Amino acid sequence: MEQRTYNQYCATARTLDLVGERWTLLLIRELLTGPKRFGDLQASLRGLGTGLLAARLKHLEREGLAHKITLPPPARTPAYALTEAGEELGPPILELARWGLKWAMGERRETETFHPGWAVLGLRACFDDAAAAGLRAVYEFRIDDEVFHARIDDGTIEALHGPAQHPDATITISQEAFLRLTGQGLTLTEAIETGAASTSGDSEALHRLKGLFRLPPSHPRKADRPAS
Amino acid sequence: MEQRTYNQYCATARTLDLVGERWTLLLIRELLTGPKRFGDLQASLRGLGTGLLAARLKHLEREGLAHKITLPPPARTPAYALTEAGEELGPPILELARWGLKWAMGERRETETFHPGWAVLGLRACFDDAAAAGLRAVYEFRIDDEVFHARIDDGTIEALHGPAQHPDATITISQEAFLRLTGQGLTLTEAIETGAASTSGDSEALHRLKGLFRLPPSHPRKADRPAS
DNA sequence: CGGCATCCATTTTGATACTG
DNA sequence: CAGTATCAAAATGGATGCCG
Repeated sequence: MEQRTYNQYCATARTLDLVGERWTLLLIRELLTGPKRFGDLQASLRGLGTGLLAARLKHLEREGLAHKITLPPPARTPAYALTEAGEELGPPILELARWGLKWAMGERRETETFHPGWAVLGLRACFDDAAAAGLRAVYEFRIDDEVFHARIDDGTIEALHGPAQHPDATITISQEAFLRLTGQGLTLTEAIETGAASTSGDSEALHRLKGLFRLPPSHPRKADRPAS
Repeated sequence: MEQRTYNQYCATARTLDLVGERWTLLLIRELLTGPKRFGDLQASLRGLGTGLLAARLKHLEREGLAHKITLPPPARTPAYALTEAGEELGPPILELARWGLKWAMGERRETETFHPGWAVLGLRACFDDAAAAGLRAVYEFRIDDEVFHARIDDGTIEALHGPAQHPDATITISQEAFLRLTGQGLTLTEAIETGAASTSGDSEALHRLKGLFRLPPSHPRKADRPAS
C-alpha cells in the first residue's frame, strides 16, 4: 500500500508528504501541550474516527515524529508524545496560528468546538519574546476544569498541560473568558475587573504577565465580511 | 456543496480549513515567487489535474487569498496572484520548508520532480537576516532557462520570478548545482570553482552574498535512515 | 492556451459496530 | 479505554471532450 506523495524534491512538499494529510497537523497541535492518551485525542478532535486516529498515530510513529509511551505510575496507561522532530513542528504550526489569528478568526460559530488547550497555544503564538527579556516566572492557569502552566524564561515560553511544580502566580479563569484573551482583544486586567478571572501569587509576576502577549491586528479577508 | 471544516474555534484549525486541503499550500508556494498562469501552475504541480486546479484557484479567490489578474501588455494573458492575505502565508510556508530542510530532505529520489523556483524559496528559508544587516543589493539568478531575482534590503529578502531591473550582480548556474546549494551543503564558492556556476557584476556584492544563507543542520529522522 | 464539464477507477474519510 | 473491522460517502487522479 504505497502512500501518496507529491513527488517533488522540495522541502515544503516533503514536509507536507509527512504531515499534510487531514488531521495530522491538528494531532500534532494536541501533542504540543504534552503527551495525550488515545481517548483524549479523539475527544479533542471531533469528527476523527478511531480508525483514522489509530492510522495517523501509527504513521507518526513510523516516521519518527511521535512515539507511544507509558505514563508514569500510578497512571501506567499508554499515551503518545512527540519526538524532537515532532516538537520542532511547533514553529510552523504557531506560524499558521498567527496567520489564522490575523485573517481567519472572528466570532466563534455555533457549531465549533473549543478546548482551552487551543487558547494556550494561542498564547504561545502571541508571545512577545522582547517583552519577556529578563523575566523568569512560572504561571499556572486554571481554566474551568483544565490546568496548564507556562514557564517563561528570558524571552522563551513553554506551555504545557498539567499543574506547575512551583508557580509564581496562578490565574483562575472561565473558559469563556480565556478564549477571548487570544480570540478577541480582551485584556487580563479587564477580565479580572469584570470578575471573569481571579489571580493569586506574586503580584510583580502578575503585573509582568499582562504585557507578554501581543495580538496581531485582526484583519478579516473580504470573503469573511458579509456581502453588502 | 458544503465545504468540509474541522469546526474548531482554533486559529490553526481555521487556517487549515482554508489552506489545508491537498495541493492548496503548494499552489500558494508557486505564487509566492510571483503571478503564474494556469498552465505554468499545472506544469509545476504534476498530478494535479485541470479540474482540481481550477477548483482550488476558485476557492482561493472566493476566500480572498488570490485573485485573477491580466498580465500587462504585450502578454495580456490571464494569471493568478496572491492578495495580501495570501502573501502572508509566506512565513508559515517557509517555516514548513525549514523543518523539511532539517528533517526530511536527503537525496533526491528518482521519481521526484524539481523546479528552480523551489530552491529559490529554499534560499528565502535559509536567509540570515542578521548577516544581511546594512546590505542593499539586487541579485539575478539564471538557472538553466529560468530567471529569478532577489532583492536584499537591510535584513529583508524578496525573491521573485523574472529578471531584475538593475541587478548589482548576476549568477548563472545549472539547475543541478543550484539545488545543491539549498538541498546539500554546497557553497557558492565551491560551485564557482568547479565550473558549475559563473558570476558577473559587483564583486563586493558577490562576496557578501556568500554569507547570507545558513542551512539548518540536516538531521534525518530515525525512520529515514536505512534499517541496520 | 485557458478553463470548465463529465465519466470512472482508486483512495481517503467518516461513522459505527465490535473485540480484548 | 484502546484499538480493529467494516461499510458508505466523499475527494482525488486521469482521461477526454468542448468551447472561446
